[in-house]
Parts: sequence; C-alpha cells; structure tokens
Amino acid sequence: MSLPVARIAVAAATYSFDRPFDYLIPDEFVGRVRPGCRVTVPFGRGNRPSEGAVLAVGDGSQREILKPIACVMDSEPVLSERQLKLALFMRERFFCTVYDAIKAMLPAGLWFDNRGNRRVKDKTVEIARLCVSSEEGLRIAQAKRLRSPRQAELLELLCSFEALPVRDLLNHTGATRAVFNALKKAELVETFEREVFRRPVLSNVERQEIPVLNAEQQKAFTALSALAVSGQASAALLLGVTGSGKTSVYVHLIAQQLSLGKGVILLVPEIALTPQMLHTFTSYFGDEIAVLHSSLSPGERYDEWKRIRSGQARLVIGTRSAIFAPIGELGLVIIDEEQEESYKSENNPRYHARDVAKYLCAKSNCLLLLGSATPDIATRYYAEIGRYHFFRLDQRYNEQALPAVRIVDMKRELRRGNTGDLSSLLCEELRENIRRGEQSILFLNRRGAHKLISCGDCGFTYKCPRCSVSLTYHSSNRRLMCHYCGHVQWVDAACPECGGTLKYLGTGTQNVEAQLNELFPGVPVLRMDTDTVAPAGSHEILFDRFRKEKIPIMVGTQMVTKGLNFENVTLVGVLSADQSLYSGDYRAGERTFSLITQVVGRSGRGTKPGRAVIQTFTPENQTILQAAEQDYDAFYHSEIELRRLQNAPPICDMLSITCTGMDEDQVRKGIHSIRHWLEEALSDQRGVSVLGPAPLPVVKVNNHFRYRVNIVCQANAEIRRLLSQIIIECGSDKRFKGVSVFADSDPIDS
DNA sequence: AGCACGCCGACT
DNA sequence: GTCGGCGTGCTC
Repeated sequence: MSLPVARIAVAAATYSFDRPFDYLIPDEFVGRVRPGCRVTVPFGRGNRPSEGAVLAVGDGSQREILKPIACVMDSEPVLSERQLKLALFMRERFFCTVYDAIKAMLPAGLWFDNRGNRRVKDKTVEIARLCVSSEEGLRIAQAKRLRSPRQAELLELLCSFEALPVRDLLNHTGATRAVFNALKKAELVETFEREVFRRPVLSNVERQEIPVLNAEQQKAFTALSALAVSGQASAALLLGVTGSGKTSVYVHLIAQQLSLGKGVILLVPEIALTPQMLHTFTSYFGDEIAVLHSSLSPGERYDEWKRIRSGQARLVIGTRSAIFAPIGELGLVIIDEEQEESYKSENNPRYHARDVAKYLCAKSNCLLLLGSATPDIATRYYAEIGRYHFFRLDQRYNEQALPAVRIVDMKRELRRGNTGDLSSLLCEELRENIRRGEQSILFLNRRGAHKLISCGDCGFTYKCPRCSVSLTYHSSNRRLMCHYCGHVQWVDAACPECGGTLKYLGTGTQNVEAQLNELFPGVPVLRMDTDTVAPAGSHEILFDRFRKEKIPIMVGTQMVTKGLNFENVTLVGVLSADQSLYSGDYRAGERTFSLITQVVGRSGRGTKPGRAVIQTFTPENQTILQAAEQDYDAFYHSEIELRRLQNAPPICDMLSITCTGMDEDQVRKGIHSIRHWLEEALSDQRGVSVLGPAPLPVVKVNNHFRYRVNIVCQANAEIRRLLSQIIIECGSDKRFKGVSVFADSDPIDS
C-alpha cells in the first residue's frame, strides 16, 4: 500500500536547512495538489503553518509518518516545471532558499492577506446581453416606446451589439441603473462577469510597419536570426554604437519569433522603459506586448502576468524581474544596455538577470542576445574569446555630431587660486549658455561615499600595494584602506611623490548649488540628488520642470546621467570625473567610462551642437581621455589588460561572503573566522586567493555593519558548495549570534 | 528562524 | 516541591 506524497519547498526553511520536505496529500486534495501549486503545511515542532511550493508528487511507503498538507492555495499550478527547475538552480547559484527564488518569480498579487482574501482580485466587468433575439428585442422596444422611453432606448442599443458592458450602456443612453434593472427583471436582458485586464500600456496606438533595415543591420539580423531559429542554445553580443539602430534589429528578431509562435523577453534598464519606447513597440506589436516594471500597481502587474501565462501576450518588455515572465515557449531573450548594474538584484535572491537568462536560453535552446554601445568588459571579453557570437553595428545613421569635449586640469585651477568646484572654463561656458537661453547639466560624481586623497600638485593618489586599486580615506579612524584586502595605512603629511599638498576630494550638490548662486545671482538652479528625489516618481516631475520651465542649470548625481533627451541642453559639465575612478573597486574604470560617456551624451540631443567640459585632477588618465573621445574599443583593450594584471574578473571569477550585524566587533570576529575557514579549505587549491576581510564602501547601513571577504577563483560547483557549507555552519555557530552571513557572486559594492 | 524539550536556581 | 531561566537540537 502506497500513499500520495508531495515534495515541498517550504517558506519557513532558512538557507541552512533548506531541502525538500515530504508531506501527505489528504484524500480530498488528491489531484488538486500538482507540481507548481502553492500549499500551506504545518512545519516544525510547533506545527506552525508555512507556505510552500509543490516540487513533485509521488508515492511514499506507508511506514513513514508524514504530516498532511493543510490547504491548497492554487487551483492551477502557478509555476511551470521549468520554473521549478530554475528555482533549484538559483539555490545553487545564488545561495538562496528555493522558496526565495520562487517568491522572486511570482507577482505579489498572487498572495493573500491575513483575512484569507486575495490581495489583488481578478478584475471583472459586468456585461449585458439580450435574452431574446435581436428582432424580438427591437419589436419589444417599439412597443415600449411610449410607456418607458428610456428602457426602449437601452434595449435598442443593445440589439445592435452582441453584448455590451453595463457601464457603457448606461453612459451612452444616460439612463440610470434602475432602468436597466427593470429590463433585467423583465428577463429581457441578462448579465455576466467578464475578466478584464488592467493594462498599463496605451491602447489605440496606430499600427506601424516594422522598420526597414539598412545593409549593416540586415547583415547582423541575418546572422542572428540564423542562430535564433537554429534550435540550439546560443549567446551573442550586438555591439552597436549610439544611433546605429540596434532596436531595429531587435524588432526584426522579435517579429520573426512571434511569427514562429514563440515568446520573447526584452529586458531594459528601468530608465529605458519610457512611454515613448513603449509607444514605439506597441505600434509594431500591439496587444502582443506585456509590460513588467517596478512602478506598476500590484493589480496591473498581476494582470500582465496572467496575460503572459495565458499566451495572450508573447512579447514581454520589462526590467530585471521580467526575466521570470511565465512564457510558455521561449524563443529569444534580449538584454538591452546589458552592462547596466540594475540587472543585478541587491537583495535576496541576489541574482543577475543575465545569469538567469543564460540558464533559461540553454534549457529552451534559444538565443540570448546582449546589446549595448558600451558592453560590460566581461561580456565583451567573452565575445572576443568566442564564448559568445559577436556582431557589430558601426554606422551611425541620422548622423549627429558628437559633443565637443574639453578636459580641464583642476590641479592648474588650484594653482591659480581657484579652490571652488567650478573651473574658469566651465564658468565661462555656463555664462555663455545662460546668455543664449540654452540649458546646462552639471554632473557630480559621488560614487563611493568615502573621500579620496589626491595631490593637488601632481595628481598622485594612493594605491593598494597588493590589489592595485585606490585606497579610500576613512575619516572615522583617519586612515587609508583597501576595500578588497583590508590593507590599512596612514596618510602622509605631504605627497610621497612630489612633496605637494594632499587634497581631500568629495563635494555635495548643495555645495555646488551655493557656488552657482554666488556666481550667477538670480539664475534658477535645479538640484537633483537622492535627497531631493525621495518620493517615487518625483524625479520625473523634476525632469519635466527642467524641460518645460527651461531652468538654466541642473545639478545632480547619478540620475542625471541617464534619462530622457533634453532638446535644449547644449552644455554638460562633469565636475569630478576622478571620484568614481578611484573608488577602490575593480569596476571603477568601467563605471567611470560609462558614466562619462553617458553624461556627455546628454549634450546636444536636439538640433544645436553640444559641448562638454570634464573636470579632473588627472587629465592624463587614460580612461578619462578615452571616455572624452567616446572610444569604447580603446577603453576595452586597456581595461582588459589591467584586469589581467589584477587577476580580476572576467579573467577570474569573484565570489564573496559578507557578514552583517549590529555589533561591529562581533561582525569583525565573524568575518575573520570565515576568512580562516576559507584559507584552510582552499590552501591546496592553486590559483585561488582569499582577499580581505574589508568593510564595504559604506560600512554601516541601517545600524548594520558590513564586512566582506572576496574569493578570486575559477568558480565551480565545488567552491560554491564550500561557500554554501560555510554559511550553513555559521548559522549553527553561537559565535555568529546576531551576525548574518550571505554569499554572492560578482558582488556590486554598495 | 522559531519552537519544544530539558536541566538548573529561587520561590510561595 | 514547582515555576521559569536559557541552552540545545530539530524542522517531512
């Protein structure tokens, strides 16, 4: 005698004991409990109820004493077999529980509140329909005309349609609900509920033919489409300079997959998901599109998810988590601007959408297309060594001149007695722009919250003797520190190279605003930084004001680098190009390059030519020169050499273990013992080195201190298992009380 | 994590 | 005698 048993991933399990648990399927649930359904089960000694997801169903022997499933949350599976496998993969890859992975895959609207109601209800409309034939209906309407003209009118209208939403019916006739109810009572009409979707996308967009490709685009498309229809898994990089029309190639590939009956996911960074962009895609693909991004309401998100799952929408456009869209038969995944850091999740599960996409494309035997003008160094490297196919679009059509870029040596400014943040050249240019009624954007590079120390005379900066990354200054202990290996040293009284004065760099937007007010009294300045854009969506309002009110100057951090086109902006100033260059991270150069190229690209988007001024203490720095020239190829080649020297990704992989907790001392002790474990376990491994521990660039967040060790290695299953084991052991070690531990691959410092 | 079980000290 | 302190171990 065997019993029906379900294997379940339980929400209450923590990473240290996350494994499938077997539960009995009670008779009344047999058939309803299927893989991919969520259930609730009693868990632990106290049998407290916990959510879970059914991974498999099967038979168990009777001898086992299993607890029974308490209830079934879904009448239909909400996860496909593929998604269940993906969740298991994510556990191995991203050091999270299976249920963590599952939660990331499903829309929040699928959960219940504490009263047991679904938080987001299926939205329906009430539809009216005739109970009699339309001829019959018209006759009755005629007969009723004198006695009840409103009813007659309503009835007549309904006769010319099959069925009509009650609301529309009443709106058109101006009748009240009572009139309609009378008809219903007379059994002339009936109503039923029809499910509708809350669509975030604009409907009534005029359809448009997909764009014609030029010769270069056509060549890339031909090669890519051959890969896409080959029935084999592949990955490709499409390196297309700005204005080369990558999107047109995407559109053709998408159209091809849709015509083959396959689904497509197009991932974009948050900022790229603008109404204009959606409008364009809607004009090509109409209702086939579903949109998924963070500012949808739970209802909208849930409905888009259902439209995808039912196959009504087969083109998904969305941000990071859209990679989990429940597409039946996946034919293609495109990641646009693939170097964007927003594709990596900063909290549990710490997945990178690109890794998930790789997995899915491999399992679905389809093409993963990574597109960018400035790809991630790692992606470009893989393309270069043949791991990815590599295609380029080098022609810029609708030719727009690149902004004229000038680099200002801030050391010289300092020598000339200008101690402010604005060079004399930039001031002149600003004045000129104000005079002409054109707008300017000043970008303040504040990446890396800590200060950088640089020589005001020769531009010297401190480098770690072991890691060849810059050291950052910690005002708390007044020492320099390396964020990879934890190396610490004192600051010299004078520049060790030339004996000049050491300068502490790092300014805020308020500071710059004050300087601008002094220089240009009465000229309005708009400030954009994390402080001024606290409420969600408010930066759109600020951008809008900037555009409409033609405010002469905008000063901002990160968010001004991306975003929309401002026709009237003809001057861009980068105030502290160095700041991110010496942030003490192996990605510093990459980040600086893309930051500068992006911000320079904000200038001269309209008909007037643009100018850019880059202020730096190291005007001879190669990365800054390459960014000013917008020479991505040159940058790639020098950067990859540097990575080779540093033995940094993509030459090697980087894994990390991080400890966080309220008690800094405990966290430090914890991370040190982790370092010792790692060293011991990896001592016999060649080509593996353990760096750190070191504090994160911002050591304390929400009263939690954060310290990290980095493991430079060739990441394989064995090393991942070791990390997993270490995290698990920390969970049951009393020295780690109050300290939480997590692992991450290729962490982004923040 | 969260809960029960168990083995010691203070107390009506 | 027992009530409750926290340390220990397990979760189908």
